[in-house]
Amino acid sequence: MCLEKKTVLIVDDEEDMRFLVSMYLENSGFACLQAKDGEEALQIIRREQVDLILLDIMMPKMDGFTLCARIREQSDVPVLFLTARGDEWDKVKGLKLGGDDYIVKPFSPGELIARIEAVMRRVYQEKHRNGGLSFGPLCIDEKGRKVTVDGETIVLTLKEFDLLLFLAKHHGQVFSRDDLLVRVWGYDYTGNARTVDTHIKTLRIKLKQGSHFIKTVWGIGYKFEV
Amino acid sequence: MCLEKKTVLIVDDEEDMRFLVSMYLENSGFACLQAKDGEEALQIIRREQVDLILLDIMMPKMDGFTLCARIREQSDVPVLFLTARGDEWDKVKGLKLGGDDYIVKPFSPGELIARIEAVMRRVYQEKHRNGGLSFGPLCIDEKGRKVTVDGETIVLTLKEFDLLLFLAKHHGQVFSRDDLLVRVWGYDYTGNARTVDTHIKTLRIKLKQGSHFIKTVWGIGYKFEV
DNA sequence: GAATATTGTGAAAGATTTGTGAAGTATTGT
DNA sequence: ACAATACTTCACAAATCTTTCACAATATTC
Repeated sequence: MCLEKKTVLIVDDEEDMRFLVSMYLENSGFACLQAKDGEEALQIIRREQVDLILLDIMMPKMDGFTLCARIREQSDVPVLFLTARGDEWDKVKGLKLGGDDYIVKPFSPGELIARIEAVMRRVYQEKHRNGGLSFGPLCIDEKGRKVTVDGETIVLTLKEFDLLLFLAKHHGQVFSRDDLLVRVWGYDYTGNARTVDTHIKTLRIKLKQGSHFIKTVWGIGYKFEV
Repeated sequence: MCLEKKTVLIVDDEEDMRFLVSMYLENSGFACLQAKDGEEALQIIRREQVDLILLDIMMPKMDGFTLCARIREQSDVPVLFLTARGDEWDKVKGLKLGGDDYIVKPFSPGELIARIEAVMRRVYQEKHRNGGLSFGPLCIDEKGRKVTVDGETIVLTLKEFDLLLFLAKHHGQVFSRDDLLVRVWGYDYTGNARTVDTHIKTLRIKLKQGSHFIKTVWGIGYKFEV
């Protein structure tokens, strides 16, 4: 539910920095993941649920701007930039990369936490309502395991519901079939990945007008897009 | 909702914490009682009317789990756990002690109030009618432990009634058989989950037209749906 | 535009879950 | 102690869901 620990991914090439920030955050009740470069970050985003990304702008290999753009291709997760000098922020703004906020180094622990919580609040506000998700005509009641489209109840099977719920909860993010098998079916599931296709198919049929949210990402997998 | 002040009992060994939470709540229109340990809490529950309990899990003497179990022996008052780390919730769930929700520390005042009000709404919504629940032809008189369908009295056994009452009170929500065993039979019940099926069966037979509210949710359990 | 890879789809086999009757166990009342 | 009632367990049939597979449709690459 909404009050689980939030997970923050820290992307920075300096190990000390990652470690320090990680300490701050964990003391404040966040779970932390770390990535030392863009590649690692992108992989983690695919595999794990990440609620916010702390992104250093200055990094070798792939810089923060580029990485943010790549992240945005597959996910709506909020991004908070870390920048060493204030003037770099102009670049961020100029490039309009969809970062949600920024912090200038060096920052105090309190400032960092406050910023993160502000972003979280802003982005996840809707989710905090009643545990139910709503996208246009499509409503998903998690506790009641009930789905409606234009007020009409749609009867879904166990896996159909779990799959839809997962995609909707992580809307904006692309998942491969294998990702979905792990996250929805369970890490120990060993079966044909095409099973996902079949469930997507029945979901699309059953959801009718609500099915347009489920997009095929050719060569990758599926995503729920608002 | 009714405009009486609701009373919240805060159970925490740290005085500062009790005081702080108490402030939040009183500013939001709740009346507060405080207990520093399990013994004190149990005494207060016996003496005073308490509408909700905020319970810290980590406490010396009697921990929150144990206390919740003791409370459940004598009262249905909703319990909201406070936990310092997210992973403790696994324990709560694992032990299935019948807490109604949980909050991870540190939490914002707004979050706390929202959670409390959500639980209050759910739990007390129905009670405020007149102590009885009514769904179409089906009436459930909690205090009199009497059920009627189309005015005709239906004789239910203890477990049948408790099961029906629990489902009806939490209508719209799906429960697994294990959830029901914990919440209706008690946290320390160790028996076959299929027992629930048998009681559902007899309920369906006895309730006749009133039985349509009880839905099977394939692969999960049962729910009461209006 | 042909070859290749990926996704959509219908149908059937396979697996799981639920409904149910009956038998066994526990509890209560006399 | 006995009977009556309630509760639990069990086994099997029935219902339902999940997975697989083959082939069609579509997108991408060369």
